[in-house]
Amino acid sequence: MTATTPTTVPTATADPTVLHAPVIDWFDKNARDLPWRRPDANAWGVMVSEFMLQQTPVSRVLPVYEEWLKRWPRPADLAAEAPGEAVRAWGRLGYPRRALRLHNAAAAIAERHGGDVPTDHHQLLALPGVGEYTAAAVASFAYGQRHAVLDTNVRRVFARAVTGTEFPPNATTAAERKLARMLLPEEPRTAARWAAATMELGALLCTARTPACGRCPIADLCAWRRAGSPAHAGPPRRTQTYAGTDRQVRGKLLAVLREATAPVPRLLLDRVWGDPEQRARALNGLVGDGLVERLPDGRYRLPGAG
DNA sequence: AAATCGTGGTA
DNA sequence: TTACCAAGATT
Repeated sequence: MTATTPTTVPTATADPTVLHAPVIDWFDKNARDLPWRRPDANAWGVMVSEFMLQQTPVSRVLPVYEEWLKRWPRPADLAAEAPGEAVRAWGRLGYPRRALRLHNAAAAIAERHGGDVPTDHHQLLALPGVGEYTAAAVASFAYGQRHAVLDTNVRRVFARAVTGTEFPPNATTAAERKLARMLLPEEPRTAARWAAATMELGALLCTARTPACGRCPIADLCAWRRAGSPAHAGPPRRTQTYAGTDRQVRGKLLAVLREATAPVPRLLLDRVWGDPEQRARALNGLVGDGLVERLPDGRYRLPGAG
């Protein structure tokens, strides 16, 4: 009579909770052994990993993460350093403003939260560099709380398994948030497990380019597969250009300053890019962002760092 | 709310 | 080789 009749073939669209057991079971057997998932990882470690993993692959984060926590095992340790040291230690992870924000977040934690990463979702959201995803991730992974964790992996898994499209919308929508909340298991620990499991599924099997449906634990429940794996129909996904942009120039300038052991003369920075106008714009932008400091003598360095 | 912000691996 | 893609946040 209705779609919920017991004889109906289960689909993730009709009853998304059928996904819970197979996905979590798959995660139990296939989860990567990542340092921020180990029992000795604390909330600070989880938070550091989340900052570094914003738009940066796991493989490149791993070595920097280890060094970072060895050097600054607690938020107060980082807060006590010059921000430029954080920028330097960030290395080539990209988007170096994250390093600055992590430093600022550590300072806020030291001042406002007694040195401990806050457990409250709202307090997490108030920290610099912590947005919707990161707040939910820290609350969930570090503290076992029940939050919808919507990253690019989870959004893609839900788009395929439940919605039946190859890719999610360009920007996170209210419908996606609602779906993620509906899918969240009731038990907080199970919800946290589910969050990590769906992310891992998206990262390892349900990938953007060539999903490994043959090994996917929910392939037979997947709405996208059931529809015949139709090609992406929506608006083209935004793609970023890089060559020739201010971003590239900023990267080159910052690379020089990261390697330098003393303040750098302007002439040395001028060599990284031909166009003087774009070069100046990039350098001024870095100074405005607080990533670079201009000394009274006209030389430049990472902020507060020798 | 669309644009901006790095970097390197991969198909 | 070029284009895509990677645990987003901010303005």
